Amino acid sequence: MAIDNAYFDIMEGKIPHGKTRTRFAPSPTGYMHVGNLRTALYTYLIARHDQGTFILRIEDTDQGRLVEGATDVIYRTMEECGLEHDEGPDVGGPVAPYIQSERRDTYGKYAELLCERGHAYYCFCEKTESAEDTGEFEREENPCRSLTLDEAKARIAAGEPYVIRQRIPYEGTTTFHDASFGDVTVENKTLDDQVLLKRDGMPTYNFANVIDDHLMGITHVVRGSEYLSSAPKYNLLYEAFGWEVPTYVHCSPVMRDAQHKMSKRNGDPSYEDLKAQGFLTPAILNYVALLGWSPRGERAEQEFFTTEELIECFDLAGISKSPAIFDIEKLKYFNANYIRSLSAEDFCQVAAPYIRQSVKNEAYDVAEIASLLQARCEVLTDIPEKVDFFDSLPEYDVAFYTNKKSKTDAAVSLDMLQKVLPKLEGISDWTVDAIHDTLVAYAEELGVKNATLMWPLRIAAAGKLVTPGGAVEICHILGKDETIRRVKAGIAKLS
RNA sequence: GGCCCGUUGGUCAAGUGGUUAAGACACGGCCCUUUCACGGCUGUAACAUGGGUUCGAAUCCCGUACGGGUCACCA
Repeated sequence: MAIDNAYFDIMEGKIPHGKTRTRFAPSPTGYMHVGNLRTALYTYLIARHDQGTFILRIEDTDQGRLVEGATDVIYRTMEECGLEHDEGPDVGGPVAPYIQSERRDTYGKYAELLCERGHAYYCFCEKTESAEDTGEFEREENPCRSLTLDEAKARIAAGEPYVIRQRIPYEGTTTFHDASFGDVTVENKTLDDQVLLKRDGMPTYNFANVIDDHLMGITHVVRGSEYLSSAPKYNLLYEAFGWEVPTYVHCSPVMRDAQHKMSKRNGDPSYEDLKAQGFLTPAILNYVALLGWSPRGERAEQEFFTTEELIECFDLAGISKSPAIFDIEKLKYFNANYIRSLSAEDFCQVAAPYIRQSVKNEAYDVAEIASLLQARCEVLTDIPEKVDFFDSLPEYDVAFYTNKKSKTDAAVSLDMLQKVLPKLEGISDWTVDAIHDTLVAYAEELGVKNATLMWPLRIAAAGKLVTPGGAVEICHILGKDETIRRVKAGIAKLS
């Protein structure tokens, strides 16, 4: 059976030449962790920066690890983040299919071609289960390595199960180039004859990647640095096929602390978890972009980026080689900024559900409450706890009335509340301005600091030491009747 | 353990042979102020380590330490 290389180059003519094509190739584990999201972002940015093509490919060659509905998490996350792919399982494309399990027939042919050419061999050895039990036999000792093609084919014909292994040279060194790590050279003798095609006919990750990346015309391979050590074997594979090696971009991991990667197992947040914790998508994206990449030149000072700006200035040179620790505090800073930069209407829209979690009373204006909150929350989930006093006045300590800076204590507060009550009752037009002007004028009339009057009133109205907004704003939202009721309650409490 | 990679303040980081070693987060102080925020100003704090090379090293070379990755029919 003569195998013609041209026969395999089926992608010829299907995709444009010389155009950047990148791919995000997750395994469907049902969980999009922060590192994954960052890889997806960088991959997307590289493609868009070059007006290239961004592809989504699902790597599900491990049949034992399939997770139901896992791809949905990927689609949903990518869509919410605006990382729109041009080709993929759901939208199709010129080099479909984009799910590896649907391409299984393709890989075998290429593995066989390699066997024909002597760069791989059929192996009938027993499976070595795990890293613990490495089997520890050296490549030289693997008897299958010296089998002739005919001998091997005879055994296959006899129904023996087999895998196909890459035949790595004993001698020499292999060098590969990475866009951020530079040239890395290893001695071939330190490489092992890795399995290309598994017993079940599925390719291993390492093999499927090379085949698919070539067939799909991928120009930039962005992935985690855990693949750095297997990269030399890729070069050998590309060489064996006579294919052009793509640009590798290995990214160091996003860490939870100095020694642990972020992981689901440790309970570290995924993209969806962060959303649930009240973080905004653009803030997450902005922060994640800067975790392991930083802009050069004039933009070196810039820290807030829209996706469009990232597309414009993202470059491989800015990618960091060392791992970065995920700092939730800094994410909060970004989030707080994004929250503040929202229009009042937009903020109200995202905040409303959180406000209504504790403010059930429809009489209280959500938009007005939202306006107080916008500069005061870092994450949306801060909200319910901040506005819980509107629906019902909490039990509070009289000691709240004592404050040094505003020169108040229980006695002063009682006096202030008693005096201000009729003034409040006298306000016919219950607007923020009217309340404000009345109170400020009254403080002046009494010859006290604004704070001396405002502090007790705010405590009486809210029953909390810390509130979003001052006495005026809170009284306005509560309405005249409720304000007066609460002031009276305060007087009673202090008497 | 072998091989590969990394190491600038607590954190993210700029820096590519000559800088008072940026900037941001966090933290402290001050101002503003009707609490808390917001905003403004300001302060503490770093080149892992030892040798070279050089007139001069955070930057180049070698060693050491520490950390990570990998050595699966997982990705």
